[in-house]
Amino acid sequence: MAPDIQAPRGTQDILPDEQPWWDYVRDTAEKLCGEFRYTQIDTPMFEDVALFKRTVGDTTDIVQKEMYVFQDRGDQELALRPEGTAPVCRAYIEHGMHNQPQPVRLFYITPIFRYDRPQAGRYRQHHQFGIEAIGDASPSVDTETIEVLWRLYENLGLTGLTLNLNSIGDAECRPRYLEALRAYYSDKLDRVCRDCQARVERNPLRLLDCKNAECQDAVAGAPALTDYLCEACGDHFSQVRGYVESLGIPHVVNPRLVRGLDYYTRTVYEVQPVEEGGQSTVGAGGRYDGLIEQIGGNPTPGVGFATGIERIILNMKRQNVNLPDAARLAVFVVCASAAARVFAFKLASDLRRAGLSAVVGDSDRSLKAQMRHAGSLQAAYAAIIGDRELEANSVTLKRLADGSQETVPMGDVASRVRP
RNA sequence: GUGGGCGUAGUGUAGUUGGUUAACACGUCAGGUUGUGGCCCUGAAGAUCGCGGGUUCAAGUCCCGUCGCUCACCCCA
Repeated sequence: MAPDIQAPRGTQDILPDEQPWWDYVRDTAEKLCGEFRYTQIDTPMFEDVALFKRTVGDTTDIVQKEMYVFQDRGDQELALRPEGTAPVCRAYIEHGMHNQPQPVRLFYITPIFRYDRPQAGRYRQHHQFGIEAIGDASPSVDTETIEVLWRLYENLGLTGLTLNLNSIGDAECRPRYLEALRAYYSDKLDRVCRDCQARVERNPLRLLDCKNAECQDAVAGAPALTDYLCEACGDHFSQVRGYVESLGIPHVVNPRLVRGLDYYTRTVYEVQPVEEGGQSTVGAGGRYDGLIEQIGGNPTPGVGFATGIERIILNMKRQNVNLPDAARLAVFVVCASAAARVFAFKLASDLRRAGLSAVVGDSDRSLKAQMRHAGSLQAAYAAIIGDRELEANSVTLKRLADGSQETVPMGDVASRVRP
């Protein structure tokens, strides 16, 4: 029955049955980060609103209508973290990480909050695994982050993914491009959708990935960003492509690829699964060479990605990816009499100290009921202790898989059970 | 923010053109004689049919509102 108070809209309980998926994704990500020497950082769940307004962008949807903003009792304007990069950069500055060998390689796994309308693969609270390499402008670092992302999916067993790659230029060449784009659209305003009419002023790059049918003609003829890159950006981009190529990571250059956060410069990328559809992007990232400066640090380059764990799991399930076998319960201790209870607890305690999992049955329940319980918990062994066993200081040890059983001294259970 | 579908026990479903004690499966619990699981059999608990209002002699079944879920747009991981 639905309780009076339910989980807030767009949030969900991750129940024990689901946890193996989460463990698997987290473990895989952490192990991979170890290979690349990315180390974990945790930042607060909420930050000064200004952090996101300045970096993500005042005119972006994320800031304008999707942030959970609140005032605390000291009238501080705070926001629940709507993305992971800006807080990490804030921490980089705050803790003087520029004094460490550059780039500083960091990763995080954290909840993200956005006041969106929930939908398949979209939640108000979701979780992202992300990495940031801060302090190195080299295209090889862009590639490194792409490799981590690609390897993550590979290690998880996901297939059929497409890596889209693009460069959106920098502060030098992008304004020139935007100007050209606006000029191009200026005489076509009556032929594009309302959203696009607004985008021309507010967020012109977004014009490029409008999916509206009426806008496709305009999009098709629009000037390509890659034609407007300055020499440095063009160079950078072709090197990134070369490295990605040499790693054998399949990719397509998609000049329409644009990101919804303002801080990106140069390289941007996005990974799409085979299934087409709205909320399909499973991971995305790019370079953000101006971000740190925007929040008061010395000019410092950076690059990174974030990938949505819910969407990863969604795709793993669609593709029938198998999870490693869960560790099963080693021993279920059955109390066949009330007097056995204290010995059952002692046995279970000893087993646990020996590194084996153990659960004790309820001596008020019948032996049969306890055996059933052992079966439904999929225990490897049932250890039965009753009056007979107590007399001999032994237990009846039954292997549930084949029903075989033997009498063993109380102290020998652990060694018998251990595989 | 916009539009479509849906909302019945823990879970998944059935409930004929509105008409008496809301059904089934799985799950849970208890039994199937004397200390033993998985199959099988029996039984029990568990739903004021999301919530609020309305129409009607009568509503799980019709209408309105509301909340939630879901799908698409938008946006994004």
